[in-house]
Amino acid sequence: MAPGASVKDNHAVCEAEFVDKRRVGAVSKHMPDSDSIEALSEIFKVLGDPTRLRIISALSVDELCVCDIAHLLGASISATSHQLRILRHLHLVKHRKEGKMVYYSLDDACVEKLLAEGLKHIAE
Amino acid sequence: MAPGASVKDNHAVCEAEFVDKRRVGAVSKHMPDSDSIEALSEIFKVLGDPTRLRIISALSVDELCVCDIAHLLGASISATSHQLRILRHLHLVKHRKEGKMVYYSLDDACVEKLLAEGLKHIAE
DNA sequence: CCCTCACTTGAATAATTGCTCAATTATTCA
DNA sequence: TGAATAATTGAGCAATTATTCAAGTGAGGG
Repeated sequence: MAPGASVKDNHAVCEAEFVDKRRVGAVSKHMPDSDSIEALSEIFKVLGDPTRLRIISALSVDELCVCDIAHLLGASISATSHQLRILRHLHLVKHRKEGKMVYYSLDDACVEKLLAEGLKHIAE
Repeated sequence: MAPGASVKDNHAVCEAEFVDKRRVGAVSKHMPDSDSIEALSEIFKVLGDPTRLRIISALSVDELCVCDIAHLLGASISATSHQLRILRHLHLVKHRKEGKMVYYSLDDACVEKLLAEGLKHIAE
């Protein structure tokens, strides 16, 4: 067996050697660290659901109570609340209580930029 | 959704009336249409996976063969190829064949902007 | 020609996710 | 206080998804 290549892998993993070590090294240096990737993917994942995206784009216009959000989505109050909890947990939305009602609004201007950037992509 | 809001829901849906009709109407007008939301959420969903995000951020530095990408991720060739197919399908990456090897690169500059915008959000 | 290598693809599996339903909290009003 | 309303929460379920495994394709090399 090749000197550098242990390859005890059941699956051939491309001879266990980088095809272009220098290039891979350079790429590796320029990549965000693992934590950033993880955090970033979490945000994208949260935005990667039509229901949540609708909530975000609605709240980017004005604050709304849970009830109105649910109507706007055509979803149940419960489903809406569940999604709002997820958005709240990631600090994308904040809530304000007024009597029996809870008003939600965006907590982060960055999200609007992401939406705008994404819509530009769609427009192509 | 119908402006009249039929709401024959079994679950009490906030008295079947908008709490603030005028506000909801205004919000509704400013929201992207359903197709845009769907398309946009699909892009975010694809970016919402650490493996794919790593691939994208690697390819934003330089083109790479499947083998090197897999190494960079610490993933199997197969898993990598599967994810590349998804990215290819959404036209986020393109591929170029050279002998036995296949080189992948970004197909869409917009994605880099999305990544950059997202990283700004993380930085907070 | 056969064999190997780089990669693709399909099926199976385990984990995740978004929804509904039911119960619960919190607030208002009679 | 007790009934009603707005919203939250947890359990359970169906659908989706990321990975692995195994088989298959296609380009070179001996």
